[in-house]
Amino acid sequence: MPEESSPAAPQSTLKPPVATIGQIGQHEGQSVTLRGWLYNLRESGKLLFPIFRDGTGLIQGVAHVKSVSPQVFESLKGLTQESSVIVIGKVRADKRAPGGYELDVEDLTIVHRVPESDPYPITLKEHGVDFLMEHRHLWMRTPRQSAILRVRAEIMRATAEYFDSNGFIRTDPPILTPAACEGTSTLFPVDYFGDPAFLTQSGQLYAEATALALGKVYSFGPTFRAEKSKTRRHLTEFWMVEPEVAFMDLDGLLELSENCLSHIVQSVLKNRAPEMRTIGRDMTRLEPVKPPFPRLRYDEAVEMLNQAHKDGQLEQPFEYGNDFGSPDETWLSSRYDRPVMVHRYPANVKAFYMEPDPQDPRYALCVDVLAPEGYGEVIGGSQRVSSYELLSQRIDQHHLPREAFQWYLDLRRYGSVPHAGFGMGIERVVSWICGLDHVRETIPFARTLHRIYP
RNA sequence: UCCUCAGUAGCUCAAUGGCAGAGCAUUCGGCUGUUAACCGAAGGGUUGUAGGUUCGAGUCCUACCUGAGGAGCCA
Repeated sequence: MPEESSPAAPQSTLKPPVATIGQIGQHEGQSVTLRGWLYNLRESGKLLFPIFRDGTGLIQGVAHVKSVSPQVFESLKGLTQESSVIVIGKVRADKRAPGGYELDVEDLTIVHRVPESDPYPITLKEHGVDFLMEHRHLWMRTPRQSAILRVRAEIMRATAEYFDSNGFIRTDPPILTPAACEGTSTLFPVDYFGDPAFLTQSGQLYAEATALALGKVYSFGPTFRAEKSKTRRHLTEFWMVEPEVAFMDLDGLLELSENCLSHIVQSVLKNRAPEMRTIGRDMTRLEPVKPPFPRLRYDEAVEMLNQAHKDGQLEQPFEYGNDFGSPDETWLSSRYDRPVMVHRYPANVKAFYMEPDPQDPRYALCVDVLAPEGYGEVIGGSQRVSSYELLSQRIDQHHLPREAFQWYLDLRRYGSVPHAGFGMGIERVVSWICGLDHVRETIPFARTLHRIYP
């Protein structure tokens, strides 16, 4: 909370200023008011060590039976975990404290006391995934989880900052859509006043429209995919940022990808280092994430994979013409200290809207950006088909409902230009930057296959 | 959708086909520097559900439910 400056004359009931634990060092030697919760309490006879949290950090308080009033000592003694409190105390630097400071408790007001009959379910000990996900609304109070959410917020902020400061206009697409981008099997259907509609699985087609109106645009919002995927990389509801730029080609898109990603990573390193330490992330693994990123043609990547298989580093041989499997992506990305950009996949394994390479139309002008350390694809993008005839033909080939794509074809009827864009999955970026082993921890309330509570 | 594994106290886990156990949490007591504090005591169980085998099932068999890990697909 920001400090409230009160120009009014001090009253007789002057309270110490409200401070946050994250900024507690600014108040060394002073008395402050902290508003938060009891994270833990250690008792040692006449000495109490309450640990307070306020969402910005943790600080250990010290209360001796002789240093506080009997009322304060008694109400603190035996106070239950996660009871909410307003505590007044003097900030003191202490080498023994993990955060560098301790709070000598002077006064305590209990806002809400958690009853012993129904104690806080999440202890400081180990818990299983199911239990934690079932209590996600409480789990996020733990230091690690709240640090991850802070890093997520920084990633989203830095993402928007990158585009906003580079001439992009934010144009968010609709979430309720009439038709599929790529088939309907992975869409969540909704009833739209008696007509079928779907939750969006990508705002790309709409971003193409706004790009041809405004030049450089991006969208940033939730997308939904009813894929029955049970992996550490999948959510059914996830956030995606999708820039789309008129007159941009694949080379421009590669540069956009590496600049955007490195801006995000460097912003986190600069602004959220304490949180990254709380999470336990090795930040030296992220420092090299600066342009240029290595570029690899699909064919070159396939050669590397085949060689790796020969050398016994990969179990499965790679079949040319396929998309990369998970182990393939992991192996490829582990070769580099920064994301690797694999471009020009065979056109027939890629989406209908991707522009063929004029050098060799068997390839698509597309790119997958694979994050290091086995985190896999974080960005997928392409130059889009700009010819009306080709797009029309592709829509028929893919058996897509023509009527639904009339407006999309209009973009090629009236002043069509080369254009390109990508989609970046925020949760995968958060997962990679934080070094997590599952995307379910990257979003406040994860939606996964069969889990929609809480 | 497929493959593998798991389900026992509020939580994390033990228990050769033979008395249902520990740590944490909770309650009570002790402790003036504790760092997931520690020490002592107490309460706490329809072993996921439904069948079956057996003198006897937490344990073996069948089906189902739930969850986890992986595959495919994707960001």
